[in-house]
Amino acid sequence: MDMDISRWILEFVLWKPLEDTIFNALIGVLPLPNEDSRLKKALILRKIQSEISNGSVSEKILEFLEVMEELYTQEGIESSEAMKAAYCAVAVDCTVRFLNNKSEKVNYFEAVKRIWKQRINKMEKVENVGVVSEELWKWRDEIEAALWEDRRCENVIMRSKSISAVVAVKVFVTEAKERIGPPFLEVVAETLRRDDAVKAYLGLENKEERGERIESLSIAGQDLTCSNHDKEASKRNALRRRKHVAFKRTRGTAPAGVCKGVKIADSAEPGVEASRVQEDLLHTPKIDIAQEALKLSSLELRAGVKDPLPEALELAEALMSLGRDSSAQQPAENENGRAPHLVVDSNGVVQANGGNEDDQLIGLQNAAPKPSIMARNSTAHTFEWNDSIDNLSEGSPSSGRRFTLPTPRRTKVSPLKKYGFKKVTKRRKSKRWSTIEEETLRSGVQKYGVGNWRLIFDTNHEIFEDRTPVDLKDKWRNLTS
DNA sequence: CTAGGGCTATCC
DNA sequence: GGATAGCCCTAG
Repeated sequence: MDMDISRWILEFVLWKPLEDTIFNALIGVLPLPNEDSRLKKALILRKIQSEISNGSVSEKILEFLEVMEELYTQEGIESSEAMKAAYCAVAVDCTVRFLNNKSEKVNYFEAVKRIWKQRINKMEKVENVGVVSEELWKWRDEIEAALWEDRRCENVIMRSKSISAVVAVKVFVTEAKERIGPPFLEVVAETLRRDDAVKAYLGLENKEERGERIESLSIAGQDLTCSNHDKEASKRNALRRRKHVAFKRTRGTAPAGVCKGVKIADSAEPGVEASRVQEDLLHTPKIDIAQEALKLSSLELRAGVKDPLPEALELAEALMSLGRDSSAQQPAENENGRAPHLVVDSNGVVQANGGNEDDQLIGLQNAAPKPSIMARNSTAHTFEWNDSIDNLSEGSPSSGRRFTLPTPRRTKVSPLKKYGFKKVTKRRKSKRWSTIEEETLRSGVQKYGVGNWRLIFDTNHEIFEDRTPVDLKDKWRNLTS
């Protein structure tokens, strides 16, 4: 299945009241893009929603919030107060719940260690972590103090009653969902609705057809019926889509339409046998139903989404014909007003192409069999471009509309003398070995033997501060020389 | 990751 | 300037 369609479907069903087991099965079988921050965020939010569905919060939410914060940071988005508040509230809730019962004091101790000492303290060393707040540090002090003083315990319990972790998380989820925006399929459906309204006003489309199309989209994933008309349309669109398959992302080297998971659409394509083997492994009634629904949703979507390519081609053609008329007046700019493409011709002359995609494509298609880039060119020499443009008269005469840039001069360089980048590593400041370090090294060698520098280093890393296992080896060489 | 050669800063 | 300690680089 096409990665984009898989992504759209997942994004669409994310917020549907689908059972987690079915949803997890979907995740398992659909090809997922490796880097899709939007989908990842939506997945995290769904996971968080699942976690709080029983009316309480869990420590897993802390992890989800941390991942969410990382995604925000990667995108340069600032974390919100709602996120900080949710993180703090969950951390407090997951700790203080053990204070209510005195017999659970051990569990409270463990929770403080796990959540506040390990998870939260490590964030103190990093600046601008989006889930931490002043409030969080205040709570940490209170919670740690409650470890030793009963009076502080009461205080912590009282204060924690004033906050509701579940509510805080819900507020965050709502806000985060708004940030992400509606699923792509819903946006498409809405756009189509609006488009149809305009067309209806202009009398460009008959009512019956419009009703059918809107219905087919609005029922995607719910209703399993599909008219013959839609099926035909879907086939046409599917064929058209394949024409510009180059714009689609694929995973690995699998042919189009084949994925590691279950193949859902386009069963006439190659690779069907391989996917069928896996399909057979995943036959449960629920998964079958979900697969069937997805198949139909996908087909209906293809039928409903208008392929922009024919219109774009028409527009391009119109622009090109206009451009041809006016090209005489604008020699340095191409028909579409875009900057000219720079191409290097067979003589090594850099030329500006008009940016005409057709010209380029024809050029490529008509070219003699393209040699492999790995094959050695017998006429090739080792040259480097000299960027200086001090000899402007050297440019070859313009031919037709082509705009010619001056020929770059070539300078012969020896292939043996490649320019190398010198590593700019700063040498560490020399630090004398202390007696304690030497003694630790000796005892380490005695215990683990010569050569196990990593092991010796790891078991005494607090003593060997600023050293490396190699330093230990060097020092031992020095001690024994 | 380790071993071993080589480089450099520091000490005398 | 030689000796040495500490550090770096790289092959295996």
